[in-house]
Amino acid sequence: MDDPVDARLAAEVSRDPRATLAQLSERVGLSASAVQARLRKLESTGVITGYQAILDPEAVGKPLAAFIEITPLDPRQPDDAPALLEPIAAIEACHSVAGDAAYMLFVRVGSPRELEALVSEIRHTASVNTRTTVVLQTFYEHRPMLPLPDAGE
Amino acid sequence: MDDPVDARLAAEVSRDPRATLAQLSERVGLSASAVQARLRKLESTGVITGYQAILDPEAVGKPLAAFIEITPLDPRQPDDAPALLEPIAAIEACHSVAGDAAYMLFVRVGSPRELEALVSEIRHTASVNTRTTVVLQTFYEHRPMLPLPDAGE
DNA sequence: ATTGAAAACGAAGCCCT
DNA sequence: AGGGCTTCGTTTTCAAT
Repeated sequence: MDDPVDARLAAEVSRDPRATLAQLSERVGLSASAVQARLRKLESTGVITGYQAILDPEAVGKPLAAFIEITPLDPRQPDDAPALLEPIAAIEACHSVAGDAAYMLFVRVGSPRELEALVSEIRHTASVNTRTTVVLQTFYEHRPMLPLPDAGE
Repeated sequence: MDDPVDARLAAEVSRDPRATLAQLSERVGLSASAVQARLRKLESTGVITGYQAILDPEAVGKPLAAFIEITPLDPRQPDDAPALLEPIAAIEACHSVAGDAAYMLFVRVGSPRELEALVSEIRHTASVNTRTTVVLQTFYEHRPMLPLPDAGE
């Protein structure tokens, strides 16, 4: 994905995935058909991997978020923590990281009580120690990955 | 948002925001118009805060992600780090957290060299110390906030 | 570009509370 | 009455020629 028009298109669609082809065609300066073809290509080549509606965590009953770093109890054991934890729906993201811990999770729950239960579940499901950092306030998240090529005109 | 149909609708649309009203109407068991009305309401009441296409970080030139914890150098200074850092596009999320650090950022860049520059920019823009945890591999992220009410019937 | 199909939108009427 | 659902007709958007 090096074409500047593709980059622009990806930036536009990542901000507003429900825009019509006509709207996108205005913004990138191509015909709707051309935009459509490029979009399909971006999807099929895996540049666009999916679409998502962003929900207000409080409104859907998940006001509490936290980062949980996890470290295997026994470094000798085979380590498939990500796979073991994958069924737990409260886990929104799972990365392996460089640093003190082996993995970093991002989780959302409804209450401190639920967080306690979740941490406990993670510990005994994956045989790990945990270090939890509670989110007090989210200033912003889900910001677009690509900058909009500055809007001249 | 306590209505079970709204919950179902929010779950469906968060997974597949480009579904048509007709498709959604099948899944929630209402007419397309009713679905449309409820969707508009979910949007206007702020339950649905936006839509996003998910891009492959590698494909768009941001293969390197990291968590950056930041701590103000001088606890006495007024602390508006989130506002100061907001213009930096590489920062995808900014949370205040309980724990050693004051804030947790999630960032994406193209290279270690860029990460170095970013950390430096963050430090001197917000007058903070930083602790960077590099992401080695992402197993999953962007997982839906709401479980799909199990498909009975 | 054009055209047929499909989706979205808005209006009017119905049912249930 | 009021709110929400359905159905229907119109307009806009989509997708393939």
